[in-house]
Amino acid sequence: MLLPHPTADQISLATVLSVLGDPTRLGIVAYLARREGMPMNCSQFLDLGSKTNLSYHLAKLREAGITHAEVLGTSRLITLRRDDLDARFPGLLDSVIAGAKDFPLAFKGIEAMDA
Amino acid sequence: MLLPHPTADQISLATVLSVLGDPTRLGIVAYLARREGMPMNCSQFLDLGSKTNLSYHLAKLREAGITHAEVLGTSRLITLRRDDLDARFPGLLDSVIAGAKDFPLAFKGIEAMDA
DNA sequence: TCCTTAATTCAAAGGTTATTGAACTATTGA
DNA sequence: TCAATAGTTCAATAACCTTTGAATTAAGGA
Repeated sequence: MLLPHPTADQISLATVLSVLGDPTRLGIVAYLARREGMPMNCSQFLDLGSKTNLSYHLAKLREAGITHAEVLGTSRLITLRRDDLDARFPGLLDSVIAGAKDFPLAFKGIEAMDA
Repeated sequence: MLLPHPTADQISLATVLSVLGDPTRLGIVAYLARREGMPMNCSQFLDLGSKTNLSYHLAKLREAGITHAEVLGTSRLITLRRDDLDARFPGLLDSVIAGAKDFPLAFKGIEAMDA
């Protein structure tokens, strides 16, 4: 089974920026970046919100072309679409990830502990 | 007379991204980037919207820390806060500007004409 | 002083977004 | 088959965003 994703050239800058402009979604992207290569599933983000709410935010990220989600059994393997984003908007993802390195802790008011 | 601006360290990534995630505001930023150094005033953006609407979007950009506005007589001199943004989120503004080079024409459905 | 220009403020309308809990689907394993 | 697990969908709500026109402020020039 496969979920709808925009093609690389359908990814729009305004949409990417507004979808990234949310603390929960920046938290998800920060997690994904930290574990780049290892796909994550919805449940691994549960400290960022309820299951229902994560489903909503993960759909936004996928529809904007920021993440890719593949269905595997009862879970989805979620990865960053780094190649497509880098091709489309060079440098953007790197600068966002660098600026979001304190997420998801930062937006919950918890101090980051890693240097 | 001076308008309220956040200090550099008050500029938040989520806010910057969500404020930039709007076609009118990307258009304003693209104009400012193209004429970097030369301050612009509100009326120079009139092809992006009505005066009232621009006032609203320019206030959003200023409150997010993306632009600086200085009152000079009856106009405001609007500039990009490039140094503050580069210090806070290195590379972000450059990649956004590069991706927005077809704005403000793109979002009105007009093809860009410059190579 | 009077008029014009530049821009903001206000209130209203309409649209979009985020969050919730309950109900649902689909897959896996016992 | 039955129950547990992983996620989605739905409807409702509250909050927020965008756009508009009319009214307002404030400065500059005749």
